[in-house]
Amino acid sequence: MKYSIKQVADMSGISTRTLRYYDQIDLLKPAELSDSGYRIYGEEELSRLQQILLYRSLGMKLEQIQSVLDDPGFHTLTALEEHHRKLEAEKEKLNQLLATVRKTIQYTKGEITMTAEEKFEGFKKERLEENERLYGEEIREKYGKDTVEKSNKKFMDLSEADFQEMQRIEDALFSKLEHLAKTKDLDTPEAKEVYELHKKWLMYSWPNYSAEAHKGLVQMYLADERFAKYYNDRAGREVVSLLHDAVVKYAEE
Amino acid sequence: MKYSIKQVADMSGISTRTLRYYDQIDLLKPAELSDSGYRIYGEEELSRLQQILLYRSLGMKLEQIQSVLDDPGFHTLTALEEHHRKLEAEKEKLNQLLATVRKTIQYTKGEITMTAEEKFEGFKKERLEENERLYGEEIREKYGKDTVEKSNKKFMDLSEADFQEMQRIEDALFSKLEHLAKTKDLDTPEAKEVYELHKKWLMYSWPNYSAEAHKGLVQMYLADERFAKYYNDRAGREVVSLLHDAVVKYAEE
DNA sequence: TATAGAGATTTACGCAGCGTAAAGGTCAAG
DNA sequence: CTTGACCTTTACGCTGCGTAAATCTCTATA
Repeated sequence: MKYSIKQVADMSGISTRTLRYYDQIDLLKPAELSDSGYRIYGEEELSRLQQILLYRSLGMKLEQIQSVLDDPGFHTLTALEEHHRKLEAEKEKLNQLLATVRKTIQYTKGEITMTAEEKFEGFKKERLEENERLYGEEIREKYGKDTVEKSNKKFMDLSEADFQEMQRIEDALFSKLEHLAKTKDLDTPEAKEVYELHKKWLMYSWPNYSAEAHKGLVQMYLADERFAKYYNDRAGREVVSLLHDAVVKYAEE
Repeated sequence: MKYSIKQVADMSGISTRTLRYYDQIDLLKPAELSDSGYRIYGEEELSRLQQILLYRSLGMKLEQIQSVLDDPGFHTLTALEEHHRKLEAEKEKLNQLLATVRKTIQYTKGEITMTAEEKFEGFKKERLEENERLYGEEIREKYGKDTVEKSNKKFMDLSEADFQEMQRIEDALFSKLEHLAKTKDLDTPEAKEVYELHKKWLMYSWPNYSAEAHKGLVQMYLADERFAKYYNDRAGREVVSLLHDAVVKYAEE
């Protein structure tokens, strides 16, 4: 049976452009050309296309597919196994990339908290402005190398499980804050849990936790609208003052 | 301090071409142009480039990096977290792809054994030629639908752990065959292990194992040089007759 | 001052696997 | 004959550069 290029495209779900491209690169030649130059495909071409699409769906490059199809037999297995190894390597690379992204996320968040911490370790107030302008990188290198390295060390030791746990703590924290926003009652177990969750979260980033630093941090959250925006946007309502008040109340007990 | 494009390229490890491209797309503009049109970079540009390279190393697209850098603040976190989600989705897709490739590998190997099995379930000898020509797909659909479906079912139920186990069995089998090739003594525990390993391997693919079919399979290995080639190439020496003899000897005991 | 080598510029084409579209020819039904 | 669907080739675009040609600029040295 003979098929036009449109019929093949409709049957296979790929475009006529793709079929012309495959003809161009000799991956799938039509059975014949009509007198007017139209491409005519047969059953054998359909069968070959089926195999092409299978391997393509596995992520094989067209050039590789061509090699496989033009040298049938056990080379198919070899090619598939080689392809499998490539995918395993790609997976490993992706895992490493994911770990790096997670660490960068935490690093950035840790940077926010570290900015506050550095403030309490002697940064001059006038430096805060420059810190804000440059978003911290150059400043940290100049003024907080020891702290940065300690924090980096702890940060870099974070495992994937730690990361997930931090995410969960953060989710729980925002959930509690939302609930607390309804009563605004600090004399509840819930308010204390807000403090405890925030403390628990911080301890993943800070080399040394202290109640003093904790209170200073939430104070800074209040004073700097950039931080306030982040937390309030995340919660969908005003929660920073609640967080501040809960920490101030419970951090000394 | 002022730097030429070469100096920046040397310091950063990227090409001058890349720097010109970044200039072209407004990702990293030079601080100024000299009278002769040379690009001159400053410290601020170096700092920005550092950030670009960080995010690039995370796999972010340049357009996204530009958005992040041109809108600092908490959008950085949002972008990183969004990027993290993308990578997680990509990982999931890759895992599925890997599973599919593994299944295809096993399917192809199972096809080889199924060709032999189908022969024993009534295929006409003259059909073998056509099977070989088309590599089996159309033939199986016509003549072995029940068997195919049963085999497919069992095949598709293979887990990743099963796949790894099959790989290990196959490795062990070839290792034994290589040792056996030195003595060619079938009256050894090693020869029996060859039989047992091959049987164990087959049972992952065959819905119903039988000694009769096993013997027929290795007979076919001998008769068809395509199979012989696969096994002998894999082992790096002639092992098919050994495999055949070991199976024939032990499959009835 | 002239020369040579290093480095600068812009322009252009290529890569993988197509999508989109223009310009013009072909086929089949009404 | 007309019209609409389909065919062809040619061309440009996408992402992020690598490679290279043609030509200008800078600096050190003889």
